[in-house]
Amino acid sequence: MNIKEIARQAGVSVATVSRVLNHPETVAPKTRARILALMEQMDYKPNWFARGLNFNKTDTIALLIPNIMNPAYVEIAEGVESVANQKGYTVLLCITEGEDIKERKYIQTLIDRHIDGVILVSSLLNSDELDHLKQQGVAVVLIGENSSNSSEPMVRIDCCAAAYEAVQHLLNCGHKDIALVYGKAPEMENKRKIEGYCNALKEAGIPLRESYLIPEENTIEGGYVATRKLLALKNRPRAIFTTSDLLAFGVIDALRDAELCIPEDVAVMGFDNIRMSSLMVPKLSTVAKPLHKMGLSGARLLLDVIESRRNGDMAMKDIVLQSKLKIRKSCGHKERIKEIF
Amino acid sequence: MNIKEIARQAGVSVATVSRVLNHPETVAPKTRARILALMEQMDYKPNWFARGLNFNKTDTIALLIPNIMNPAYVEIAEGVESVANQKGYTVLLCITEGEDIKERKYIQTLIDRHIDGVILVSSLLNSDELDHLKQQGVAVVLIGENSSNSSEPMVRIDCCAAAYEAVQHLLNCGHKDIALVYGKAPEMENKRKIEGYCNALKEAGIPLRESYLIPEENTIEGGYVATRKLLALKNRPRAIFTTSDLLAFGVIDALRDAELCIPEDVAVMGFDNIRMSSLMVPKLSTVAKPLHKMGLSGARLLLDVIESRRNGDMAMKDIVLQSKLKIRKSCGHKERIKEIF
DNA sequence: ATGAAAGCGCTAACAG
DNA sequence: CTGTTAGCGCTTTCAT
Repeated sequence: MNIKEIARQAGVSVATVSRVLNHPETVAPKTRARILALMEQMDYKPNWFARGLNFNKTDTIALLIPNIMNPAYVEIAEGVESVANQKGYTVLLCITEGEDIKERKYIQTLIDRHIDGVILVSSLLNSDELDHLKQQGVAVVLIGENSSNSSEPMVRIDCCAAAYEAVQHLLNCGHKDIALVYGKAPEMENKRKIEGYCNALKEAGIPLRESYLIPEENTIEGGYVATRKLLALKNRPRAIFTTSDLLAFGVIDALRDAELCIPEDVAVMGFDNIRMSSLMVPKLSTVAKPLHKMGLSGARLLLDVIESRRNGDMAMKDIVLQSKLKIRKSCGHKERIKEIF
Repeated sequence: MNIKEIARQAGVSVATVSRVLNHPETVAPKTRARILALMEQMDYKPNWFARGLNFNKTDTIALLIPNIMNPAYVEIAEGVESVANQKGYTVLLCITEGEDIKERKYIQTLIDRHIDGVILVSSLLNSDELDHLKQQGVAVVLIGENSSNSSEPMVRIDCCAAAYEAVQHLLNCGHKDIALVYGKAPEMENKRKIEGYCNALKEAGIPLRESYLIPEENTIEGGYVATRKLLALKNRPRAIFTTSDLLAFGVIDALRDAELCIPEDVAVMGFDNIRMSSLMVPKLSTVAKPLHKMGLSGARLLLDVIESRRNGDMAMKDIVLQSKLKIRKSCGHKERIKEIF
């Protein structure tokens, strides 16, 4: 069923049919109604590819995230989905596995398909690649701190400051031997968190110990493995800060397997505040990242860019959302007052 | 950069350029090499829409899942992604929220875009709608038991038998007052699990109690709320079986909040065996569903169908995978021997 | 082995 | 208000 057939049956030209599709107001109400009815009846849908050939809009955006097994990314995705759907956009979810090769491959596919825009979470692309994307007519928004120093619209939190605050809390609890278990993927956010950790220690006059810095895969298993390494040390740490809740879960699991008490023997602090973190025993202290909100903002920002592109002007924004330290049981706090949850 | 431009620069006709793209063997090695080089150099990519207009293949499949916050679905998605990517297919991930309206809307979008095939997880579509899909040239595979009695290729487990076995284990542990907290979405799998629960009780000669059957949203929060209701009962249950681990997490949380011991006061049994279930305290007994494998099989099946379509013959398969009872701490077992984990 | 030309389904001048 | 027609970029007979 194509436009020609509709035109024939309606006794008009294809142009008229095309018009009721794209500029309904320019066609006589009577004919319009007739054609509309016919379309309905014939269950006619304009051919996607033919449209694409003429227009340059697909009403589709893509969301690239490193990993779908990490609820933190999924929460962002939820936010993006909800505003995109509401605005009539279809969203393509692409899993990069945190590999730049895969990310680039997806980008190419997306360019080929004339996607309207793309939201990159923890992207590994550099400024040149981002520019290339834009030159191809694809709007870009970054979520999470990015390695490129490009000036794309972006929504993020200050990971360095957040990590600093978290470690400082650990210090305030009286801990000195604080290890860091961090995601080994080359995401910028990891680096910023490490930075925050180092800053806090330095300020407290505590020397950095190489053996306390454990890079691992950003998974539960990674946290488990990292902890085994830490426990094998002569000077076991008395507190462990991780760059994600997932890692923290693994840490807790390993600690329990070693029959250590949390937080008495070892305190644990996570990062993200995913839903499960408050179901852990003990409840996990963590840095609350406004994940859902980051998704919402990112999507809105992207749609703004896509729109403004048409009007010729581009808005450049850098939205920095607030994180918040969530003090729960796992870190051994002195001031119970702070316990919100 | 289009085919015409390449043709011009190579000093050949567009037909020849098109040939090196689609039937390389039919063009002289020398010219072919020259054109190929030129394409490379010009970074030429054939226009997706123009191709789509001529071909009827997009090398794209879609995966429809109810919810992305439930790791059970995500694990399936991982399986699908891995085989699809490996075979050179792009996969569109669509979140239906367990709403038939959204599911239909996605289906329409997918048909419009001439997707090659679609994998439906816990679909709410009926046979007619599935037929419609196929008539539009979209291959279909179902994952999870489906409400339609259509004969689509399908991969699933026997939820009824699995639930039966789980409840029977609870009975064997000496429990009589066993409540059921189930997902209220109209998925067929939920119904089958309820069936299994009822069968087990009936066989044990235990009458069904209306008040022990709690439908709730399939989330942690749902499990929590359901448990509050159960605890408000005069005859509190001594065991709770849930249709998902997520629900079970909520149950456990509520039980702990009520300062009840698991499994001494109340035993808990989940369904799915998602990664987090073994991190709960106490570790969650559950029905291990081969989620990842279901994804793999589903994707392979779909690609088979897509291929065989071209050869004109269609293979119809119904793959039933094995589930396995995972006895851990939360259900209060007698025979510790069975504890695998 | 290669080219000319028709056509995929739709849109948008341009002309009435 | 509506019809005619020339593309959009690519594939594919049909010739040569």
